[in-house]
Amino acid sequence: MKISHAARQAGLPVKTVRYYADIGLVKPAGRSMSGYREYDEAGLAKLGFVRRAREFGFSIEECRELLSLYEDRDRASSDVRTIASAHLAEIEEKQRQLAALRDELAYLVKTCQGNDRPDCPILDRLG
Amino acid sequence: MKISHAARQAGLPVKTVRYYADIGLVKPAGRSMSGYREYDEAGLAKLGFVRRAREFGFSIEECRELLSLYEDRDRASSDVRTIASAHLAEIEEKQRQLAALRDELAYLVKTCQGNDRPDCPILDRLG
DNA sequence: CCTAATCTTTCCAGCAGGGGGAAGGTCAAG
DNA sequence: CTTGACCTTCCCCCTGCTGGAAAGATTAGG
Repeated sequence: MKISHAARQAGLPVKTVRYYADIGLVKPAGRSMSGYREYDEAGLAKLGFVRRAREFGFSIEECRELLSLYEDRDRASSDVRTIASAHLAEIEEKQRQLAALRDELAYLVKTCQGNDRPDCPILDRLG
Repeated sequence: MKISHAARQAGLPVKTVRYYADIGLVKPAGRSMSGYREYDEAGLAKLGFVRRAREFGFSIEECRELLSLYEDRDRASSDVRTIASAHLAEIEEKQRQLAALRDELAYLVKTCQGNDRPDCPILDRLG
């Protein structure tokens, strides 16, 4: 299977699949005689796996770890859970920051009358 | 006032202040005879303004717009409100995505027993 | 006055996570 | 045989900085 087919099946741009090959995240099964990357079913599954993990916000390095656990039929589920829990904690921290930010900004937007007068609590708050 | 003093006062790294000067966001008032950047009180205020706006998650380009409004004593508060509202909408969209992500990931982590057996709903979900 | 430490400058390189596009090789259909 | 759709490598671009090297400026101490 050539790269565009694999990319389409996995739901990823061709550029991204090539990038994942370059950084050694998901390597093609081999190369054709003319140098084309060749993907098999296993590679396809890994590409899809990475796409979904990325959609979950896992970083490339986290994907690398998850992928090695995914391929290791003898791994313990606690290893996976550790990575996922850490990521979950990061997400929740980000949520807290975002919520605080939103509240403060929403207050400013609400307070600002948004008319043609120069008085503006938003700028007052920033300046 | 030389760059390290201005940076310290504004609460920014020197590198960042230099970067802001390079991209024309906050230019120094002038240069000393030996080529050192010189900042005055107005520049200091702008650096602090940008730092706070960045903490609010405004992009550099948004900061550029806010800064020009900040300097324009005749601007309408609605102009500022427009930028801030757009940014607020972005934040809220990000919050929704993050919440959905968190819920799904939290469910998986909760479901995963995290023992030494290979069964793992997290990997099942990704693979 | 000399020296060493601490500024400052410029430029170069790089991080994540790719995107865009050029220059050139390949392959199947008509 | 030609056309068009692939594929390859290559390098630059993005955001928002951060680090480092090399070289000049200033300042404190002896």
